[in-house]
Amino acid sequence: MARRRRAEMLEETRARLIDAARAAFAEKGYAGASMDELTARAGLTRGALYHHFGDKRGLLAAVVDRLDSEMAARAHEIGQRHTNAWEGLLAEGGAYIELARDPEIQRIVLLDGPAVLGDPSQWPSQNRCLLATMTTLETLSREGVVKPVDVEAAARLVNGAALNAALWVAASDDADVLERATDAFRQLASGLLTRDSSTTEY
Amino acid sequence: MARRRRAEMLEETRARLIDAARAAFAEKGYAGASMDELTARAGLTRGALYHHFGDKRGLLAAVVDRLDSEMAARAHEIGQRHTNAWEGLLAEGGAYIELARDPEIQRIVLLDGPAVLGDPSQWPSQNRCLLATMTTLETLSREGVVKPVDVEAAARLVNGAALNAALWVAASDDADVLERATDAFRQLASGLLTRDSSTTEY
DNA sequence: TATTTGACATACACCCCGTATGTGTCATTA
DNA sequence: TAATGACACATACGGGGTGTATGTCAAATA
Repeated sequence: MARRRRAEMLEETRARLIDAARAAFAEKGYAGASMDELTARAGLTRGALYHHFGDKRGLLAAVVDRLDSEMAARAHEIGQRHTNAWEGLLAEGGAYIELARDPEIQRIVLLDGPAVLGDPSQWPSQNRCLLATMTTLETLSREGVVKPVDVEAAARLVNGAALNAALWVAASDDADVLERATDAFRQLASGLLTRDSSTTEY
Repeated sequence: MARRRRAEMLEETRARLIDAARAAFAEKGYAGASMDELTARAGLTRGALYHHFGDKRGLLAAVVDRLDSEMAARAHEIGQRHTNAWEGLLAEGGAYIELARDPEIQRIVLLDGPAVLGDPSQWPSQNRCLLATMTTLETLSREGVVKPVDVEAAARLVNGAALNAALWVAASDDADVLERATDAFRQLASGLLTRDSSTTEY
């Protein structure tokens, strides 16, 4: 086995720690996760952890950042599948709702994240999901499909509604809740449409 | 000074603990608040706390329950001021946004609450805010002002949007953010209107 | 090869929660 | 009114967890 370069090992330990933390935080919650146990499962000790991430919060921030990226990528990719931009926006919202059914995302990003790291809109990850929604809205606004709205404000509310719906869906076992939530989401979102588009498309 | 009845004292210690906890949780956050310090400030010890509330979570639940009641009462009262039910709903949403600017509500109900107690819609407080919105929507639906929506789903999304907007408003210092948020909220909410009402009233 | 840097491990101190146990006071009953 | 039981709260203890200070050893550099 060839000797690996130092930088490679460094990146690998970081990744191992983040993976272990992701699993531990998802399973036990942030407060319930023990750093000793977590690092041990990664074959390391707390020393490595504090060296790389400063403290427990820093580790959570790193985990959230990765999850946030994955979410944005998936949601945006789903949105892109639609040629119709408006349907794309709706699909994007629906994607958030479905994404948040993932217990990891639920627990880490939606529950513990805000409590420990503060308001998501201030996260260094820039809340990539929000940015994605904003660009989509920007396009739709230029095309005259949606009213000339304050793009940032609208994007925040749309995402907020979607995420809240996601929590609801996740907490209830009913299968039809997902459909009820997405339907309501479509109705709400239609409030952004211009009157023209609302008659033709909705 | 007349001797007070035992039940009175019991209620008073409960209230003192809740008040102290409310202040401590708001200032230091749930995790950062020490039970020793908190109870000492109330002139008691942890013994009283565990006797009345079981554990730290129980105390938070009690605090949240009180805050939730206060919020619902205020929002509903504001909504009642409007004779027009639709304007009442909008005002109610706006009230949530303003209420959530209160640092206590922000930190305790919106951030720590969900992380520690789980999804708000499962709280024993029944999420009074949500119920208030649902009844309002129910009325509007019967009157034909809003489309025949799934009342619960719509209420959840509307509230979610409002609360998310509140976090945004609270985190940013800009004065005009509040107006931008409320405007966007009105637009979004208009998606629930029937076409008739949307032409006459909006 | 000598030296220095840095990635990690080890050890220590402090804090905090939950529980088990003790104590005094108030209601109740004879 | 004296005894008894329940209850509200205080005290004491044990376990665990975080953060920091210190040590160690390999890799990079000259």
